[in-house]
Amino acid sequence: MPIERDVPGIVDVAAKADVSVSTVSRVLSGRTRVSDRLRSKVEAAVQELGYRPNAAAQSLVRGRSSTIAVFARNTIRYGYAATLQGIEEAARAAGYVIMIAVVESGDPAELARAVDGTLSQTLAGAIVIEFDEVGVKTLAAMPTSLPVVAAAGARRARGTTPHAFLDDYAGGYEATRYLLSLGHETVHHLAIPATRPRSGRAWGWRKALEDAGAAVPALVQADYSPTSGYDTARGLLGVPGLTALLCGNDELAIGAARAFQEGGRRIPDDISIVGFDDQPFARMWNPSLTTVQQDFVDLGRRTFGLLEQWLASGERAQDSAVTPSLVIRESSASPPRTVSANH
Amino acid sequence: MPIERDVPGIVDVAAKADVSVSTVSRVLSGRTRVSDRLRSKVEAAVQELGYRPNAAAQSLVRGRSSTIAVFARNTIRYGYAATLQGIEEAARAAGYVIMIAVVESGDPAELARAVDGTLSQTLAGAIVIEFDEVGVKTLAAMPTSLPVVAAAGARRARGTTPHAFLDDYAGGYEATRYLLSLGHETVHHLAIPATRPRSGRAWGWRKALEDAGAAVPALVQADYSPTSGYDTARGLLGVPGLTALLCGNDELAIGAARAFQEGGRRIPDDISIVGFDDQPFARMWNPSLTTVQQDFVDLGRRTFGLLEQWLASGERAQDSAVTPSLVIRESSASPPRTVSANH
DNA sequence: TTGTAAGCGTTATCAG
DNA sequence: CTGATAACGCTTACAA
Repeated sequence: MPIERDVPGIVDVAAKADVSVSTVSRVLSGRTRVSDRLRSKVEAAVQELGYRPNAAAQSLVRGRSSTIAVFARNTIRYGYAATLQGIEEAARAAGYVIMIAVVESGDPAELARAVDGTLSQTLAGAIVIEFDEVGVKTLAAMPTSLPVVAAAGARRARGTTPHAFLDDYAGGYEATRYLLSLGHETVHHLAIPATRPRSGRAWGWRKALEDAGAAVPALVQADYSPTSGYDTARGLLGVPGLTALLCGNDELAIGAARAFQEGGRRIPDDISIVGFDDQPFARMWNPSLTTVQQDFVDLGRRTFGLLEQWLASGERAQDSAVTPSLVIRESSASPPRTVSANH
Repeated sequence: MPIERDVPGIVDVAAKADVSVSTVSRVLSGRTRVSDRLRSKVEAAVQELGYRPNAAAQSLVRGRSSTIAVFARNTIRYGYAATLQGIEEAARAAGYVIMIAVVESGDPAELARAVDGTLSQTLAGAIVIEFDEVGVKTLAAMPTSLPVVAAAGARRARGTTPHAFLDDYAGGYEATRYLLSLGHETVHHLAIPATRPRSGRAWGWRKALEDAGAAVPALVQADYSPTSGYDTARGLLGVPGLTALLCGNDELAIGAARAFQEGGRRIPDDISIVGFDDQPFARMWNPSLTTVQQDFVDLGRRTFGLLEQWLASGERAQDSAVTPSLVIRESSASPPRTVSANH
C-alpha cells in the first residue's frame, strides 16, 4: 500500500492561485503587505490543497527553527513528567514544537549519542531538566552556540545557564524545622540521589538540624522508588531515637511508612513521616501524607518562559525561583512520650 | 552576548580535509566505498570541527527524516508517561528522535493546531497514544500520507492503523471474575473515561458480570485522579450490597479506599477494592492494592517496533497484543458474612 | 574512487 | 505591491 501521495508544496499553491511563490510566502508569513485580491486567492489555494509549509525547508533557509529540545533523565517519574508537561504546554501556546531526549546516564559515550542526535536538528533552543547528576552533565555537554535554559532544584551559580528552580533547600529546611518544632529530638533523612553535594533537600535538612543544635544522624541514601523506600526503611527499624523521618520524595515516604507499619510502628504515633513533592496520591494515603508541595508544571512553564524571553530579546533572562510550601496532614505528630522519656 | 558562533557545515569539513563535499557525505553515510586515505582525513576533520550534519538539510533532500512524532492527551499520568518512555527508549536505540505533541481536547480547532504544527515537520512517522477519546480523534485526523501506528487499550477493527495494545477488556473481565469467585454477589465499577462505548475495562467488567448471571449495577463514572475516586466513592457509601469495587485505575482505587475508610468501612473486610495498572505505589498501599498489572513501557516499545517495521519493510505491521495479569494483594477478600446473610 | 552539479522547499534580496 | 532568483546544507545521479 503506497503512502507517498505527494504533499503539496509552495509551488503547487502558487500555481493554483496563479501567483508567484514569493507572494504565497508573503501571505503566509504576513510580514509584508499583499493586495487583498491575491491574498484571498492564495488563502483559498492553501485551504484547498491542505498546504502545510515544510518546516525543514524553513529552518534551512532561516537558520533557525521553532523546535526546542528537552533533555531529561526520565519521563515517568512525577517531577520530571509534570515539568515536561508544563514546558510542552507553554511551548505549544507560543507556537513551538518540542523534541524530547532522555539521557539515561552521564556516561560520556551515552551522553554524546543522546545529545548528538538531537543537536543535529535545527533547534531554536534547548531545556535541560537538571534534577539529578545526569542533568548536570547534560547541561555541561550543551554547545555554547545554542540558547539553553534549565529547570532545577536549586539556584545555580551566577552567570551560568538561566534557570527556573524549585527551592529544594528551603523545602528541606522548613520540613525539618517543622518536625523539630513538634518536639522531635532530631530528624532522620531518607535521601534521593543528590544533584550536587551541598545543596538540595538533604542540605536543607542538615542545616535545619545544625541551626537548631540537634544531632545530625547519618543520611540514609535511597533511590526514587517506593520499593527503595521500603527496603532502606527496614534497615532503620532498630535505630534508637528515630521518631521522625523526612523522605526525599513521596514515593520513598510511602515505602518507608509501609516498612514501619509492618514492623509494628504506628504512624504518626510512633514515627512521623514527611514526604516531598505532594504527588496526587499523597493526600489519599492512609494516613494522609505531610509533605512539601512543589508545583512542577508551573516550573516547566516558567522554564520555557525563560527560553522564550531569551529568544525574543536576545538576552539571557533572569533566574526564576519558587519556594515550596509545607502541607501538614496526618502522617506527622509530636513524638511519643515514652521515647522522649528515654532521653 | 552573541550566541551565533557559526556551526561548521559540510563544506568546512571538505575544505579542511581537502576533498569534495560528496566525499565527506560518502564517508558519513558509509554507503559507498571511499579510500582509506580520504576517509581518515575526513574523519579527522569531522572530529576537529565537531561537525554535526544538519538534519533539516538532510530531510529536505531525502524527503524523509528520522523524527517521529508522538501524540498524547497527557504526559503526566502513569500509563501515558510510561508508554512514552518505552517509545522514546526504543526510538533512541534505533536512531530516531522523538517529538511530542499533547492534544488536550478533541475540539477540531485545538486538534488542528496541535497536529498542524507537528505535521509540518518532516516526519518519518507518527505514533498516537490512543488511551482516550481524544486519542481516537487525533488518530482520525492523521493524514494518510504518513505512516502512523497507535498504542491502544483494545484491539481495533481489522485493516485500520497498526497498533499495539494492552487488553483492557480481558483485564476488566478477569478482575471481575476473580471478585465474583471470592463470593461477592456482584461487583461495582468506578470507571475512567471510556475510549469507545463497548470496549475496555468497563466492558470487560460488564461481560464478566453477565456471564456469571450477576446483577449489573449502574456504572459510576469518574475521572482519572485520586480526588475523583474519593469524591465519587463518597456517593457510594450508602449503596446496599456494595462489597466489591473494581476501579478503572489505581489512583481512583486509593481515592475510593480513603472515602470508604473515612466512612467506617474496613478494607478488605467490609469492602474489597481492586485497581488497574499496578502503579509503583500500589504495592505499598495500606492495605496493599490488588490490581491488574499492565506493562506500559513494554507497550511503548512494541508500538515503536510496529512503526519501525513498517518503515523498514514498507508494509503495515501486524497488531501486537499483551494480556494483563491480575496481581492479588491485600485489598481484596471474601465479602463479610453479615452482608451475605442479608440477601 | 572521486568530483561536479542539480536539486530538495522555503525565504529574502532585488528589480520592476 | 509583485515576481525572478539566489541562497540554505546536504545527497545523489552523472561524469571523469
